Amino acid sequence: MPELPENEAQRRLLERECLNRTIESVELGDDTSYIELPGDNERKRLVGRQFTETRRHGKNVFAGSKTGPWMTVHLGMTGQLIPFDEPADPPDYTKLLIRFEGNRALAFRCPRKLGHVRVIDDPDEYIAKEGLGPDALAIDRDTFLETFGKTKSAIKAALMSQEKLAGIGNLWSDEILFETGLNPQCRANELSKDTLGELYDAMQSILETVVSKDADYEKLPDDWLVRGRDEGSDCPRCDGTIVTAKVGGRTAYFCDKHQE
DNA sequence: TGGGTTGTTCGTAC
DNA sequence: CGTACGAACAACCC
Repeated sequence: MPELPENEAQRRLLERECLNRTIESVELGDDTSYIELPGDNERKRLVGRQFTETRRHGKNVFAGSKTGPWMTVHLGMTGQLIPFDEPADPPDYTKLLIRFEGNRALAFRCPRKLGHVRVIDDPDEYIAKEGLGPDALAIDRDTFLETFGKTKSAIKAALMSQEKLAGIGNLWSDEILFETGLNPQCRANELSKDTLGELYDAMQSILETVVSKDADYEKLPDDWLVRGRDEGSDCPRCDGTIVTAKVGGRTAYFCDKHQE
């Protein structure tokens, strides 16, 4: 589920389904060893309150109110927020269950336990403390050019670095570089200002498009990498082949021809 | 069976 | 300091 567009879709879901309802209980699910979830006292802080607004910064979703407290959710690799109406059972792998007035409930599902939920006082303070860079859809062009013009790491690793830019991960960094025709291994500071500008434009347009489709990949054009991101398959843009390489600790998928 | 995964963190090294 | 790498975390999928 987990990069900027997927998290934005989750934020919208919370906005639609879970706002302005008094929280009656916040309970832990089954098998909560290892995963970080709010403790007894933190969960109690939410009871009796309402979420009246939501926010998102990079891959972090927030729900809270002017006076706080706030809940912040990180989905990890396989986390999901699932609103539902009781008495239906919560989904498998529910790690946290919030019950609202009426019969509305919200499950935080996290099979691989790589996500977390925290209760915090203030999102801005939290974002600063976590050292997150500007959100990838909010960063302005000049800041982007400045940051990337002086980083020596591989461009893909730089795009995925949450301290530089919050919200891009393995999947969408591949798509952005595919669109721009850049090799994921090239050094960020060796790119011209014009090329970095093209990269910025591709990033904005790709993220906006995926957000506009609520991160439903079926609705994306057939010539996007994400639609056929398999090693050895034909490039949908040229007569190249999709190949892989390890970059920034992750597997990069790219075209061996139009991305050099 | 072994290897891979839309994520992060930590130790280590240069 | 900035950067790079492997391992770890956990469970599922092929």
